[in-house]
Amino acid sequence: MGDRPLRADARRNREKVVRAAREAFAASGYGVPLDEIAALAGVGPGTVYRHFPSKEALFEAVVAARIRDLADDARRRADGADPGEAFFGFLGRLAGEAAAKRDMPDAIEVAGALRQDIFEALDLLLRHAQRAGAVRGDITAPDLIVLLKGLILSVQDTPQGPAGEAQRERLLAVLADGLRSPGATG
Amino acid sequence: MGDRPLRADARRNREKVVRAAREAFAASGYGVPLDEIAALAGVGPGTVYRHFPSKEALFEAVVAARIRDLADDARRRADGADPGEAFFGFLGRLAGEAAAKRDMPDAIEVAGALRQDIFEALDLLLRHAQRAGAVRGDITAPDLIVLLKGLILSVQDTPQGPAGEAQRERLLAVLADGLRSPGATG
DNA sequence: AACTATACGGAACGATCGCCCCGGTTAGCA
DNA sequence: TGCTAACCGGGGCGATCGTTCCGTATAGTT
Repeated sequence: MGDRPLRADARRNREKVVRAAREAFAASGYGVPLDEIAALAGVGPGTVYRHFPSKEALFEAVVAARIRDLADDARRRADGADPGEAFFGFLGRLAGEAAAKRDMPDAIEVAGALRQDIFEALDLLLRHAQRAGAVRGDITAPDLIVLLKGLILSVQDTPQGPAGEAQRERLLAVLADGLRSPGATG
Repeated sequence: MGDRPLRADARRNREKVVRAAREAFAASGYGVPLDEIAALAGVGPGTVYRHFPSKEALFEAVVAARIRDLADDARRRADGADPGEAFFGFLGRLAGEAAAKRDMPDAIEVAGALRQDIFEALDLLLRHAQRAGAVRGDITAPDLIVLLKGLILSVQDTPQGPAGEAQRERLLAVLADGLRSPGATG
């Protein structure tokens, strides 16, 4: 495609929009009005639409990097020496991230290539941990995804705002113990 | 207050509205347009507002009974002989109900006296099970509520619609095992 | 049957939000 | 410095949705 290089001000504005979107989505989830993002970026709504065809496209652009990071991390851990620790370590990271970023639940729903990517990475991580006997054998990757989504939502939708660190620790412990193979040591 | 008895047609319509709301909320969650509920009931939107001051009030009216039932069930089980079975049996019922009713997540958020009611019932159920050594001692009633909400959301927000019975069984097993005291028999 | 309080339906209002259009501005270049 | 293509801002459109208003219909009574 003929992507001519952007004019300097256009490039600057695009960057400002992405940065504002990252902040706004993380703070309030996908639901933030686009006008608010534009205002935070210090541009008009029209400018946002010059750079992204829709609000959803902007969200995907912002979230794609995070998802890719997550998947990469999962793959990296999966290659490590201790599959069990790799698995539960990843769970911990996910819980921590979810507590800080309010857009994680929506991020999981983002369709496209990312979906396949994260699925395969989780599948790998899970299988390794199961083969090593660290995780119960009866659950599947879709099960895991659903459980993680539940964990993410739990961690941030507490009646008094996001869960404190101590509570998050306990919730994570419950899920982790439930996923462990019966008889395996923690 | 001077609640004069309703006119016959008014009473009929109120009933139709409540029935339609029950169906619509269960099928699509709190998000269903009120006009849709009215259409399903075969009345105009104005009629709905004659009987309920707001959409939220209608939702509360519909959901209150279900919450009360749940709390009653929890209390009844808590008095039984086997606190462990009482606890885990309740979990199973909740999972089953959540799979069928799409408005469960919103229902949990309903404020007012019901909130206190269900909280106390769950607290009772949990404490008994903990005292009997069936459930790990480190979690609290707020933890449990958050976990249940996660379970409810997990059970119904699977990418391919509500979870199948087999998957629901597995998810429930993971949560239940995570909640069990270390070393307690299933 | 006539009368009136009560209730009904649905058009319309106001707010919200995603998205587009266009008159004005500016960057980049000669 | 002047020209033009690229870009910007923000007002505005159209859709959705909760809610209200009011002219009409009807239940209940005398």
